[in-house]
Amino acid sequence: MTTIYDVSKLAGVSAKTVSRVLNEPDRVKAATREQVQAAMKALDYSPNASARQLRLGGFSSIGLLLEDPASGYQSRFHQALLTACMEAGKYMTVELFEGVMPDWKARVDRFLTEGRVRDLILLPTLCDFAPLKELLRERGARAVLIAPSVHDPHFPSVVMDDRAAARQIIEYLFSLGHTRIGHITGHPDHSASILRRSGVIEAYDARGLPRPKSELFASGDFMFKKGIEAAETLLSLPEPPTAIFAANDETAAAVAMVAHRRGLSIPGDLSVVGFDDAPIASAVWPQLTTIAQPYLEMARKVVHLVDAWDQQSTQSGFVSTYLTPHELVIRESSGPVSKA
Amino acid sequence: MTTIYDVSKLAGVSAKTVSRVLNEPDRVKAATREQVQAAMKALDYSPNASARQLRLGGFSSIGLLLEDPASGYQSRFHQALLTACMEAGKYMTVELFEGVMPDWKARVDRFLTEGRVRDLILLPTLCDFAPLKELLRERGARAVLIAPSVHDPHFPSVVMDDRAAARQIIEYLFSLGHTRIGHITGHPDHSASILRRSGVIEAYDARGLPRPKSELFASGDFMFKKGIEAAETLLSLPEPPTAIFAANDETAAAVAMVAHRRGLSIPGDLSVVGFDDAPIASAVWPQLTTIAQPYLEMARKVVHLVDAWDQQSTQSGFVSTYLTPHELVIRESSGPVSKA
DNA sequence: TCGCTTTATGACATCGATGACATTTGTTAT
DNA sequence: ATAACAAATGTCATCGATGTCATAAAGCGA
Repeated sequence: MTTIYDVSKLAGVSAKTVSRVLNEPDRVKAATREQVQAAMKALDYSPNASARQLRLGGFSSIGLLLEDPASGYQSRFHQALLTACMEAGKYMTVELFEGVMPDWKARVDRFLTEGRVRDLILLPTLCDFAPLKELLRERGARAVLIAPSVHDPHFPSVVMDDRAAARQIIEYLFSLGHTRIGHITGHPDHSASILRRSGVIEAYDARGLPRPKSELFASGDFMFKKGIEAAETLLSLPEPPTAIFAANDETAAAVAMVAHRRGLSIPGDLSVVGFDDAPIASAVWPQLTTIAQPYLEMARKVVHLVDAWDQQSTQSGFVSTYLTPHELVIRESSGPVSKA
Repeated sequence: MTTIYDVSKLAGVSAKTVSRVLNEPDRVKAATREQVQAAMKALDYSPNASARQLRLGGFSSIGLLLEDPASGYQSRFHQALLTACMEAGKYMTVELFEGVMPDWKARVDRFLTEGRVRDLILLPTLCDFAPLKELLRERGARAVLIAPSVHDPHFPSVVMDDRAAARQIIEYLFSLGHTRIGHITGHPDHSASILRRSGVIEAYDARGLPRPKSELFASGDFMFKKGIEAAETLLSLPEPPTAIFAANDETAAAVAMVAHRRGLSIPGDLSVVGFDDAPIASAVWPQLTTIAQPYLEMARKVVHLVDAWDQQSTQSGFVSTYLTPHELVIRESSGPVSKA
């Protein structure tokens, strides 16, 4: 790596002069400047960002650990966070954190050091991975959690009310006359799966209806493929449901695909609703009724929390959870139960 | 900002000891370690990444400028690059570059300095934005281009053969008996749009068929919404096509949706093929026949080029273009022309 | 040409953390 | 109890760039 000294030597000037050429070119005589520039070109010099920053005062990008960037949920947040960072004039460095790697500790360490990251953002399910959070505390790193399943007193978090949203969806289906409603759960490791499921039951309880039989709950994992199996299971029941609430949009899209294959019309024969308002929700046919999470709002809040942490660093021991609102988006995939 | 010295003072030890607690905790007596950790907690200390890196030797993350992270194409590359970076032990910092901002120069400058980035990756259409490339050269920044429309002698690039792939798709449709094939073009600013379109024509020429009438070319922009309009246009023709080749998968998904709405079966009444093998291609019904780009291969090559640049920095003036292979993926959305 | 102001350049300290080496403290074996 | 060695901690220099202040060179009026 060539340094400012190499350049200064070749150009026959002092390092400071090279620095001036870089930062305040007008303060250097034209002839000298050209010599220095020539030297820089010849050595393919580019300044060391760390040194510069050390001198000028620290900046640091926000780190994002992603488990599965292909998942609609994570990529949606990823985008929202990028936007929020841009608005706030911050930068984000992304690292893949693939679950059960034996060397995950070393990788996180390396990320904090070499990735020049101090503040981390954790999405589900990482935000519930206790050993990771412990490591971060040891390292003096900070983190903001998005949708953790339980509040952690050490880290601020931003959440939405999954249970209430799921309940709202079911109540909406009730209002369309559905009473036999299937639910495809999410990945068992996500607290959201449990919350959404319990929201379903809560809706039944609140209406004074008997809880749905267990056959109406099929297990999924938030992914398209598993969604297909789950949909097949539900639709093969002797008495299939008239509506299916999938734990996320990708799963709902799978349900729609299976329904089409079986010649069922949506929403005529089957109503399908998803959760997340992922891009896929408006790209499939018919477009999915779903719960829209305020991704951008949440992302902004997260970035803001990181900032706040920087400022009032003295006032420690004060972390909180922010609840953000959701919205039921009614599209084409849901309708009144057929009279047949 | 609290430094290691503040901590050392409060804990009553030397800075070096604090450093040890951080980096080799085992070499510090338990009692001391706890005192230091308490001090760190009390001061909400976190180490300065710049200083650490300066001392340890320079690392720098690779910068990625994204115009539209919501686009399937960009997000697909984004993911592939993340994976490739992980494999190579590098980090990636992402910045949104929203087209025509008046202050884009300042933002790029800031990205290079504060974002601690030296090497940049440019995707279409940024990789063809001449003023940006010029700025990068001035700043001594390096860049690798993905799928630029023309080779730039200053930057290495990685490309695929869009024209040949498009031709291959059309020849495949020919082989199924289609002769009346509609094409929805991509965004006019992307060279890929032009190449894919000319691949279509090339296929006709190669077969000695008359070139398709202009009514069979509808203009799109790679996005779902515009794809709907274009599909409506094509399918409303007095003599509609029996197959539609959309310039990307999102557009193809839109075609599928419109076809469903009109009661056309796929591939019975209409074959639909896309391009990119985006996630949506296998999430819609029926799953789309498409061209798979070797995203990961390309990403690996890009990261490797960045590395190579670091090593043989002396040997400048040597940049090249790498052509990567593509593959036709046949799924459910294409079939023989109906005998009607 | 001399003294004085500007302009151009250089020497040195500094940012915060860590490596190399020095020193102190603790432990074990005799 | 003491040499001998290991463990724990400290001192100082260093990474690369830039701010501060000092110095050298250039410009300029009389």
